[in-house]
Amino acid sequence: MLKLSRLTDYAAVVMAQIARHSQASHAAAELAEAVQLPHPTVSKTLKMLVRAGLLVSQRGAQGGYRLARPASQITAADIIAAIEGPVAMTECSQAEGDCELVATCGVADNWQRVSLAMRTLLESVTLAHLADTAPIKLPVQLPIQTVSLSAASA
Amino acid sequence: MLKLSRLTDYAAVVMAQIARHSQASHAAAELAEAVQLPHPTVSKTLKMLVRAGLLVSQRGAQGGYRLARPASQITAADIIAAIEGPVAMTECSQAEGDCELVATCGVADNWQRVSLAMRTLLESVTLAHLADTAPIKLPVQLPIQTVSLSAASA
DNA sequence: TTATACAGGACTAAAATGGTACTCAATTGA
DNA sequence: TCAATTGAGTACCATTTTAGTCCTGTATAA
Repeated sequence: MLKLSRLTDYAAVVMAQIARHSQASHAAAELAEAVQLPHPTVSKTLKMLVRAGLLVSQRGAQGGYRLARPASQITAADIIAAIEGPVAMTECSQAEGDCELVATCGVADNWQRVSLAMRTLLESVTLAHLADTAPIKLPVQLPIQTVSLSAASA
Repeated sequence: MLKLSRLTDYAAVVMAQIARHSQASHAAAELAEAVQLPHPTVSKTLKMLVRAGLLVSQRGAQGGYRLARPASQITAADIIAAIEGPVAMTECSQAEGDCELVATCGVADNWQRVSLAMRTLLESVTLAHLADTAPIKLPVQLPIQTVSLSAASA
């Protein structure tokens, strides 16, 4: 499925909610109510986002969470990385990847290129895009190029 | 992480191995040996690939597995779908997605567009690309566009 | 000083994943 | 027709990951 974890999904929704009212501080309880998700879970998600530097928190009465920087400077890749760790399709696409099968694998190089393209894609989508109701236009026709162009006709 | 499952990874490696010698039939044991993975697991993976129509199998002596169609007509998305099901980043990106939070979610539309772009990317990468040692060139600079450019300043 | 609200960690339940084993079915060829 | 080979199907178990909850501590504002 190549699916996001549910918590990552929550994180995106909550971040978007905050982004739409970025002036105010938002308490965890208020956000949980707004997005209709269990309070403790939202709270946990928020804490992870703070640790990743995407949100800043303020304790005490009238406290809550705010964006650490403008929504246009927070990317989908940031949000995913905050919850799941760095975006990487395979073990060997990671910085500290240690796949002992690289020798017999034979596909590592090109998988890593695909992985990089996915990461780039996710880095090009910002929280401002996600929070906006206006549809974003992503290139549906990606011009993939190979050294042997014959394969592209598939 | 947005990671592929280990079995999907195996599937790609095994498919590439077969693609490199697409004339012959390959027994499960032979493939397991070639890619240095446990036989039963490779066998399981192969069966999934047959069920998905990417491989054809031949029982009996001298039997084994062969590609169901040319490597240039099998995509990375096909392989992933064979093991993990259709590529979709979120619940609501699926055909039969039934997320009851769509109303309060607010990011569904644009997540789906991102999901589509990822799928398109994976559909543009073929097994021929993966099996080849020649590096594929994927667009690292994706021109993302929004309808309301003001959102970029948020 | 008190109510509010985040921080951190421990804990548990549930689900997905990965791996194994066993039995059945089909094909080949002696 | 029988035996060897090889895939098919299914059931099962162990491990890991994920999701969710709870509790205690700490900072802040009024």
